[in-house]
Amino acid sequence: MPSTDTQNTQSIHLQMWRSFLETHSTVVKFLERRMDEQHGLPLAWWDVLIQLADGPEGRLRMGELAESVLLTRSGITRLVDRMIGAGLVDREPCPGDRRGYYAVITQQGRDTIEKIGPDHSKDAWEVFLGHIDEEEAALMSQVFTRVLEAGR
Amino acid sequence: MPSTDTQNTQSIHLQMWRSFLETHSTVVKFLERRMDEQHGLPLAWWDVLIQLADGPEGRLRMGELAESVLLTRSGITRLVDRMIGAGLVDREPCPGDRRGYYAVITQQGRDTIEKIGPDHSKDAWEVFLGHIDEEEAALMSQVFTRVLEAGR
DNA sequence: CGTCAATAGTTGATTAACCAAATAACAGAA
DNA sequence: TTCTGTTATTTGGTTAATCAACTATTGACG
Repeated sequence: MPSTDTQNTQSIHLQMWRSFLETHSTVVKFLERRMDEQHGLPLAWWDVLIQLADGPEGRLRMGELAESVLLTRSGITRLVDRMIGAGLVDREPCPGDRRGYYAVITQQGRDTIEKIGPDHSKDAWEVFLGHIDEEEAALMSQVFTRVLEAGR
Repeated sequence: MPSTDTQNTQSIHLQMWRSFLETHSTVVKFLERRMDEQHGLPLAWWDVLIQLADGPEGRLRMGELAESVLLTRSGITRLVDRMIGAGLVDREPCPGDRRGYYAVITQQGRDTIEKIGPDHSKDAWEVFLGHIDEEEAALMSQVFTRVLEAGR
């Protein structure tokens, strides 16, 4: 009778882990598909635009941007290249550090945020956030933050 | 004072969303790196082995396997090809449906699970599960399940 | 029976990520 | 100044995923 305790604990965690993975996959794929269908934009581009718009003067060092969108430095170089090609972002040399560059959101990039924002929020709410109440969200946020803190 | 209510609700959800994404990325990358360093195995292979070992007689139709590891059918074809090359899996024609194939775990595949299992569990506990108590895990599991149900 | 839409799986082409190595510039010590 | 080690970013090569198109079967229905 005490022997099942560890078992149960583990299986609750295991079930959480599986549903966590499935939810992540489902939700992200849904948002990607919607973003592509409605606006022809990769979800990763949205992420970059948001991070840049949040940064001071709409700019971020390449390395900072890489971190905030969870890519490697080499990944961000190429992603920014593509977005420059589409006119959503500029690359500007960094005064005072000639090794560095800023990625800067363009006016067209800001217009894109304005245009897409409402749809994307609606989609995120529909597929994920809208099914979670405030208390639950707060608790989950706290748990995730704890996990992330522990890993530093 | 009532005007900030919606604001706060959204920002709690937004914060949860961001930490959810970051946690997923961090945890999965950690587990991938560990699995590769300690055993030279891609994390996706582990997933396949577990799903097959869980299936009746260690086998699953290609399509079922694809679903359970969150890949497309074409993705699973190639993943299974690689694992056959490594001797962890076999492909067997499906009696009664000549279109179909089973992926079947080999003895070497089962041995691999035995060998790797404990390390992987320890890693998963260390980076994620161990920071979450039982109640929290139960709640999160319930939330994720609700989200997944809503999307069907 | 024979036709035809649906299903199972694979293949070809493309895409975008990663790692490791290369380049360039900085910063502190000798 | 001149090394030396570190940091910022890009580039080359590889990997593995996706989508769309293809082949082979199946099964339902006229």
